[in-house]
Amino acid sequence: MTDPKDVLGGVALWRRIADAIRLDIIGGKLASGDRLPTEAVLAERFSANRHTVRRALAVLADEGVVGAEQGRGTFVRSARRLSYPIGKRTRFSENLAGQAQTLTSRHLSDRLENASATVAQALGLKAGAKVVRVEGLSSADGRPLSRATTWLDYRKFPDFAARLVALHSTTAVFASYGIDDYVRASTRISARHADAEETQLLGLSAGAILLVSEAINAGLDGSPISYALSRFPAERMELVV
Amino acid sequence: MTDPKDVLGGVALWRRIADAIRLDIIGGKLASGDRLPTEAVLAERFSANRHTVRRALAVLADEGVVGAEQGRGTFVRSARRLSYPIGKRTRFSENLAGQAQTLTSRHLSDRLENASATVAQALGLKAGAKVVRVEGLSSADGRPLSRATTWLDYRKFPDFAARLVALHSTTAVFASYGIDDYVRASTRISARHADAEETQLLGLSAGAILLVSEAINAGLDGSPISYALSRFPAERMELVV
DNA sequence: ACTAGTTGTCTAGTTCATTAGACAAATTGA
DNA sequence: TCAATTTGTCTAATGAACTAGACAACTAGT
Repeated sequence: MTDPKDVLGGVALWRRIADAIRLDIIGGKLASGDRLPTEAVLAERFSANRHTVRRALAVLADEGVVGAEQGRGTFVRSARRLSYPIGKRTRFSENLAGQAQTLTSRHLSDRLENASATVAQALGLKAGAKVVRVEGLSSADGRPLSRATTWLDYRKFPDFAARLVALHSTTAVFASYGIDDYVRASTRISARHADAEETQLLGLSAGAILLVSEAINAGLDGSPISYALSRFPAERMELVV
Repeated sequence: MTDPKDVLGGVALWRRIADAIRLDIIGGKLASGDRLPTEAVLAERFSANRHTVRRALAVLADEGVVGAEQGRGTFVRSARRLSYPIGKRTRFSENLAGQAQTLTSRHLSDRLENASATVAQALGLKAGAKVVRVEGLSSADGRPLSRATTWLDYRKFPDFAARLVALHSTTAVFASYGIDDYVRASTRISARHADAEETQLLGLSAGAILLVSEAINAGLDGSPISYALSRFPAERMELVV
């Protein structure tokens, strides 16, 4: 039938069930080590077939969130979503210190381009002005946590990318340009589904949800320094204001 | 086959295409009145069949975002996502003033309950303490924008719900308790898929994405006043810090 | 009037998602 | 050891999602 009016659906039931259970775990309703309700009970709760529930559980098991043990039940393995504080002074590594053992930032690529209207406005430039664009990927304990694209004014930071590769820290690179301090001027937050590239780089399942943050960092005088578009997997991160 | 390893998928292609196009429109890549690429071009861009693209466009047409005209093409009808500023002083109605013509808040229900661990911690109470729970729905220009659940200490605000029904404004109710000013103490932001009830109340299609904000309002002395869990449709709202 | 380009509709076939039922395999406690 | 409970595996059937191709209907420009 597939009516034009059938606007419902589009997200498979097994995925919605997996999302709901993951949410219960992350939200604290189920603690690490707890036994989940049996497959039969879950099937009834979600008005689904046991096989559909099993598929959802298989996905969660694959993510390491739960583990099934034949004859015993299915148990919560890990949990916890990392928190990323957003404030005046937002520094990736400092923010997550203490929440994870190892933090790594990988430089993916960089290039010169002409600023789009959006980028130009964010950086206070004219549309078409030369800007440096840097693509990066950050991980905690081996799990990708953020896919970020950063734009900077080429006139102010001509070799930003090269210095970033050498220094491995945004803060350090800014310091090398004589900028010892900077603040988060504005942050816009939205959410959407991940696209193919993001899915792959962040190691997500297709259809995963991303928190998208568009941030402008500015010097202490208020002049824009960088415009960053960061994408966080909603299942691993939350933003704290 | 449906391997256990096949963790991919779960979100229908037509929905991902619809989300992507909507994002282009909201993000400004396509302005109101612009003609979309032809169905054939879109099909190639998304590596999908033309029929699948047509289904995505049908959904967007149903939402009023685009409109197809036989022989001419498909055109952008409306656009724009509302911005919800999050700051020290966060007042729903003030924040959205100027972005919409009419703002309405609907009281859905209220009840007394014993605080869960989460709520108790947020409000600085002991788990199990009596709290007032209020369910509400806010709309702008007739479109639902936020589904909120608010918890308050019963000892401090025993008849909060009744006053809210009478006064129609959270700020006014707090004022009636002698609280003339309060600030946003913390906000945690995450994202997930909408559940059945949220889908229905917010007038969304199943599988839509919500921005979830958990906010604690506090008096000027820092003592918690209310704990609110608000859910915004990501396709209609963005949060600005 | 004609042509090229675009959306609208129809048929058909394949793969994925979901339901249904049955039984095996492992665990736990009586 | 036995019975109850739970997860693991298999087969089968139905409907939704997606692909494929063909052609009709409409628009705009020549």
